[in-house]
Order: sequence, then structure tokens, then C-alpha cells
Amino acid sequence: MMNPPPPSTPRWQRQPKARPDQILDAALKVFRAKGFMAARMDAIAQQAGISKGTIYLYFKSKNAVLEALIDRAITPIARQLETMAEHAPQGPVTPVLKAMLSFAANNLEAPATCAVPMLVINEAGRFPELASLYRKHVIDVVLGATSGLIARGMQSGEFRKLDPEYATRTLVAPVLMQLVWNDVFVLADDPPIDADTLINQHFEIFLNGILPRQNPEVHP
Amino acid sequence: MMNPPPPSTPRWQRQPKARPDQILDAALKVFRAKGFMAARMDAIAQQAGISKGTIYLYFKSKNAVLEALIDRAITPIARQLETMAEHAPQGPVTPVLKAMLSFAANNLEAPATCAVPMLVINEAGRFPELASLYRKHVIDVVLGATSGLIARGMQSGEFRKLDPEYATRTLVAPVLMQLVWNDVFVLADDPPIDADTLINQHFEIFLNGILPRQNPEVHP
Amino acid sequence: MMNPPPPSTPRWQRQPKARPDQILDAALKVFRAKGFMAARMDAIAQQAGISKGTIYLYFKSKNAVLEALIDRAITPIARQLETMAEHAPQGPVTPVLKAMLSFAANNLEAPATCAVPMLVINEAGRFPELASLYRKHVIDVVLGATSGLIARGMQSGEFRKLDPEYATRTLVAPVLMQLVWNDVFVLADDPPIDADTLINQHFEIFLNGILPRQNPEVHP
Amino acid sequence: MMNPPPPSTPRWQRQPKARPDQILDAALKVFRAKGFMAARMDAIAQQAGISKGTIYLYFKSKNAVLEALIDRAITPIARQLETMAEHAPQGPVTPVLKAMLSFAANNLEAPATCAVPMLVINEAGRFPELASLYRKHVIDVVLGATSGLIARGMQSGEFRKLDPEYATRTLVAPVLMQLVWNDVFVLADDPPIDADTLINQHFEIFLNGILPRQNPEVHP
DNA sequence: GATGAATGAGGCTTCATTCAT
DNA sequence: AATGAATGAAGCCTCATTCAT
Repeated sequence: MMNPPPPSTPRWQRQPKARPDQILDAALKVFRAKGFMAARMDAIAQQAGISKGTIYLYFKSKNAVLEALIDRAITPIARQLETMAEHAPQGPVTPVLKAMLSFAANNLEAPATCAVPMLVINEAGRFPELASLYRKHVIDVVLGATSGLIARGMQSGEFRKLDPEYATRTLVAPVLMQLVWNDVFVLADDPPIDADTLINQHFEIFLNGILPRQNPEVHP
Repeated sequence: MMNPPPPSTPRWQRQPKARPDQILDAALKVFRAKGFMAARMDAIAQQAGISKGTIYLYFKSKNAVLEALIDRAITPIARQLETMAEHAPQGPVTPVLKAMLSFAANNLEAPATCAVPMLVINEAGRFPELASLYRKHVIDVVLGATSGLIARGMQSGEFRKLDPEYATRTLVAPVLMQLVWNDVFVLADDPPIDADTLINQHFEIFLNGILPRQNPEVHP
Repeated sequence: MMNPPPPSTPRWQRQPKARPDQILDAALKVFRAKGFMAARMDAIAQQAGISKGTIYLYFKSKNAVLEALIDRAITPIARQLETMAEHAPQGPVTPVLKAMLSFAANNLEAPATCAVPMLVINEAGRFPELASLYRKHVIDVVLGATSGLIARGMQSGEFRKLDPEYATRTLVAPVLMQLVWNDVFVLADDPPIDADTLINQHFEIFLNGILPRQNPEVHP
Repeated sequence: MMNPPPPSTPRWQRQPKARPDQILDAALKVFRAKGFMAARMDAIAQQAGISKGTIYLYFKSKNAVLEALIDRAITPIARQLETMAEHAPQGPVTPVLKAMLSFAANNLEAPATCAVPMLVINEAGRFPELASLYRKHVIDVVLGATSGLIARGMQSGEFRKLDPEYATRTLVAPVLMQLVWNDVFVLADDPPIDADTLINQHFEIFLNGILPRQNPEVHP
């Protein structure tokens, strides 16, 4: 890949380098629309504008396509969130948390982005390894980074002292809910849910809920 | 079962009354384990202890089994939650909300109970009508009852004045998250998540987050 | 059937005597409508107003029903035609032939009557024994009786001397054609074919065709 | 076939052009032997020397195979007969009629040729559209051409004035009878029926029957 | 005798995968 | 590298037949 091409290069070149991604893009669309089992290799090929046999030049099997798909998608958002957390400046963590939450919520709004997590959820039953892979490389990373920040806020007195793991779930759950909602339950005539408004109010409640209080404790 | 069996044990028994539920129970197990498409009618029959053909005496097709399954499961929990909301006594709504949340969380802990909602989530792509059915008869009922209570609390001054619909999501989301988590992402060696603790802390944060405040507003 | 019933008769009696015919009647209807293979035992039972299992009390199998059906139908018309031929009075055979032809044509007009021969034709591929049974007991009888008369007419000088077997076919073919036509090719908006007119003209041509001629031979 | 085969003989060959006809030929054989419903796709595939799945590359379903089969067979003989009628020279029609009749009778002698009409007759119950298709494109064409000629002969005084439609049936019926006879009723030890002799005598009787007469009318 | 619930072999059809071209 | 014809293993479903009631 790094060597210069041999002197007498043919004027054009098939680009097998681009193929896998072409295929995975197509597969993502079809998997999303039909689910893994109901997705037909024919449909993927057609979507990719190639022939069915060609897929097998790049992937061993249908399962392998799914695996590669998850694999390829495993990095970006989680990495970005992790980076945001790691580069959090000294001082209060609240703004970082807010930024991360908004970032996540906005990103999962796009159908292309939410496709993979939904795929993982849907196929977890049949491909537990995929789920655990995703868990390890995405979920644990994000939850870990988040709960780290929250713990730091608790330590510093910015927040009340609670279980940071569980608090993370309170913070994060509505994002997952949006994801599922958009994919599964939206109806055509629903009043659209504004993700920003939702997240803003949610974060406001959450923040208010974990800030130290001057007034006496509530007893639920 | 308590009478002595006839000399030559019959190969099968007539049980026209019990069959449909037997079949649905079996189908639920298999659908959960394999997903709808990968579930084999053979497997359902075997699980039910009957022959493949018998299923078709009671259900027109594999799809019909799924539909009946969702249908059968559509009532109980939602109805119970709705009732709790409707019978809420005068006065503060907080205890009712807490009770409802705990009830929901505990119930969705049981694999048998969470099976149907997860099935709906998984098969929504292929059976949108099922999803919208579930939405209408379960989700809307529960969310409606809950946000009604929250709105009442806001009116009465028990809570701050916020958007009750969105606040409902903040309240409810962790329950969905637990559902998905248990079904999809738990790993064998995870420290077990205690649903009660989780819900308790979540509710405490939520409540604290929407109570009226004496101290000046926070500016997130 | 001709003996007086035993002294202490029960006041009523299931009539297993009537059952087989009930069943065969029903089977004929269904076989005609669907063909043998596509006919369902369920449908026959329903048509007969009994339950599926009951059929098996009287017939060993679906095939047996077909066989019994053909068997039962094998006699009447053929016997009648044979009788007409055997009782032909001395003198010209023309009137007898005409009477037989009309009788056959009119009888095969009725759907119920034409059902069995069509069934034989349709299922001959799968049940050659049925076809040969029918051939022996029906076709050969009728064709034999007819060609016997024709031969007699040739002997006596009533007709020209030709091959009586083949002449029989010329005489008889339109009846078969009507049978097939009505069963297979009639369309809803066809001008109705009047069997009598058809047969009359046909017989007139046929007769004219085999009568001795005064004018010199035609050379086709 | 004449080139030396490659070292390792391929398990199958691509023959996309030839396949459909290969399949239809095989299907015709099997349908004839078993009837449509009892015919197994397996048997057709085997007869065609291909695998079951391959059939579905070319035909949507078993029904579609039958339809294509009828379709393919619908033209030739009828077209030929029609042409013979249309090109009939001026003058007497008798020779043309004789030629057409012989042509039809001889052609329906071949099992391959008579297979389709018999198939239509047998499956008319289940596929009425097929029957009416065949009626329109084959039967009506042939009967129409024939009765046209006969009518012309009546006009010109070549024949007596009778109903030409019905006369056509008198002329044509033995051909149908032969078709059915050969397919359904021949027995192994039958003295063979010579189609030519049969047709010759039949035509002679028919012709004689419709020629104008010098002797007084017969009164049947 | 009668019923109809239950069986289970077998059909049509689909589709992931292979392989001749 | 690419194609797409061909394969063959299953899957859903039907239905003749059996058998508990």
C-alpha cells in the first residue's frame, strides 16, 4: 500500500479497496430495512450495484458482512465521546457532560448512525458475540467516560455524593429511549419530538437533581 | 394425572382448550431465543410438546402466532399501571409515581415479561402494525397516565412547571434501558445491577430535579 | 333390504346403509369441481354433512372412494343402451340407432351424468385400472352394441358395406365431443348449443352417408 | 461434445438460452404422466437433468410452468390448419377439407403433440383461464376456418345447405375422439386403430352425407 | 358409529453459497 | 476481479390418515 506502483501501471484500475465499504454501506441499508435474517444477499448486491457473487470475494458469508459492519461502526462516536471526556478541562464537569449528551443525542438522530446500534439490539439474540463486542468497545467506553466525569463532580463537591454508575444511567437513558423510539414506535402523525428540547429539559432536571441542596433532603 | 393411566398410554391427549396457550408459551420462548425469522415451527412444536401440524389447527401461520402472542400480552401490565394512576388519591402524586415506576421496573425484570416488548422492538421493522398496536395499547396508555400525574403535580405546585411529556421521558427512560440492557448487553460476569437500588436513586434524582427550589435557578 | 325387519326393532336406526352413497354423491361433486388430487377429504365430508373421520369407516382411502364412485356409475346408461340394442325389433336398425344416439346425447347433457366419464378421462393417467375398467364395462359395451346394429344394417342392405367399427366412431364421436365441450370449453357468453339439433343434423348426415346410393360413387 | 472435455468435468453447464425449453419439455413429460397436481417439481427437474432450484430461475411457480407450456404449444398446428384454409384455391373445398382433417389426425397421433390438448382438458377444472385461452387461440381458430370452408361449399352448391357450425362438429369430432382414445382408453392388447383408414372412411361417410342428392330425401 | 384433534410425511418455494465462464 | 447461472439444504405449510374420546 505504501510502495509506489510499478512503472507500467495500467491506465485504470479496479478499486477493490473501495468495494468492502460499498458493500457494507449497502448491507447497512438493507439490514436496517429488513432485519438481518430477512435481508437477501441479492438485495445487498443490488443496492451496492454489484453482483451477488462479488460479495463473496470480500466477505466469507452473510454473517461476516454483519460482523464487519458492526466492526466498522464501532469506533467513531464512542471515540469522540471518550475524547471529549478525556480532554475535559479542569473545573466543573457539567458543561462537558452537557456537551457529550447533546452530541450523542444529535448523532443518534440520523438514521444512518442509529442503524448500527439498533442492529446490535435486534440481532443480539442470534449473535451474542456481536453484542458483547459492542458492549465492550462502545457502551463500556461511553458509560465509563461519563461515569468518570460524574464521579469527579461528586468528588469535587460539584454534585451530591451518589452512586455514579447508576447516576450515569439516569443521565444517559433518554438517549437510548430516543433511539428506540425513532426506530420502533414513531407514527406518521406524531407531533415531532424535538431532540434538543427534550435533552435540554432532561439535563436540566438531572442536573438539578444531583446538585447539592440547601433545603433539607426530600424523603421519597 | 392422578388416575391410573390406561394400560397402553395414549400417544397424545386432546386438549383443545389448552392448546393455544401452550403454543403461545412455546412460541414466546423460541422467538425470544432465536428471533422471529430464525425461529422454526418445528422448534415451537417441540417446545410445546406437540406436532408441527397441530400448530396450524390453531393458528393460520407463523405470523399469526406472533400476532396472537403480542395480542395476548398487550393488556396486563399496562392496565395495572393505568389503574394505579386512575386511582391515585387526592394529594401529592409523588408516591403514586414512585409506586408505578417500581412496579414497572420489577415486572420487566422477569424474562417472561420482558420478552414481548423486546419482541416488538425486534420485529418492528418487519411488522410495523404490531409496533403501532403495541404503541397504542401499551405505550401510549402508560406514558399518558404517567404524564397526566406529572402534569397534575405541576399544576398543584408539587413540581416545577415544565413540559410534562418530556419530563415523563426523563422519568421512564431508565426502565426501558434496563429492559434493553438485560436482554441485550448483560454479560455473564457483570456485577449484577440491582433494579431497586437503581430505580430508587433514579427516582430520587428525578424528584429532586423537578421539585420547586428555594435556591436560585441553576444555569446549565 | 327385502326381508322384514327383526321383531324388536329400535325405533330409529343409524343408516349406515345410506352412508356410502351419501359419501359418494358428495365425492362426485367435489371431484368434479376440483379434480381428484385437489379434492380434500374435508371438503367431501362437509359436502356430505358428516365428519372427515367417518369417511374412513366406509372407505379405506381416498383412492377407494374414487374407485367406488366409478364402480357405482358403471352400469346404468351403458346397460340401458345395451338393452335398447338387444331388444331391437326385426327390420331396419336406423330407428334404434337414432333412439340410442339421442338417449346418450341427452343423458350426457346433465352435469351429474357427465361427471363420471370426465373423471375417468381426467384421472386415467394416474389410475389406468380405472380407465380400463370403464373401457371394458361401459365403452366396449356401448360401442359393441352399436357396431353390432350397424353391421346388421350392412348385412341386410339397409346400409352400404363399410367397416362397422369405424362407422360406429363416426356415429358416436359427436357425443363425446359434446361431453368434453360442455365440461371444458364452454364459455359464459357462448350461444348455447342445442344438443337435439346437433344430434339430429349429425344423424341425418351420417345416415345419408352410409345409405346405399343410386348415383355413382364419389371419389374423395 | 466433440472437443476433449476439460480435465475435471464440470458438474454443470451454463445454458441460459436452452433452459426454458429444456424445462418445458421435461414438464410436459411429467405432467402427461402424472397430471399437473401429482407432478412433482423434483421429477421435472430430474427429467430436465437440472436441480429443482433452477426451475425457479426461469419460472415463477409450478403454475407458471404449466401456463408457459400451454402458451408455447398454442400456435403451430392451429396456425397451419388456418393457413391451409386461407390458401384454399378457388373451386371445390372438399380436397382442402380432406387435407386438413388428415393433417390434424396424423399430428394428434404423436404423443408429444396430443399432450398439450389433453393437459388442457384435464386441468380445465382448476385453470379455467387456460381452457379459455386454448379455446380462443386454438379451437375457435380451427373450427372457424373449417366451418368457413364448409359454408363456402354450401353456398356454391358443392354441399347441401345445412348448418355449417354443426356440420363442422360432425366432421371434426372423430379427431377429438381419437385424441382421447389414445390418451385414455387404449389397452395394450387392442388391435391398433389405423388413423388413416379411420379418417378416410369417416370423411367418405361425411362427404357422402352432405353431398346434394338425386334420390329423394331420407326421412330419419 | 361418529367425531375432530392430532399426526407426520411430503410438497413447493426460497436463498446462501458455489462455480463455470 | 466479476458475473450470474446453478445448486441443494431447509423452511413453511398442507392434508390423508389415525386415534382418543
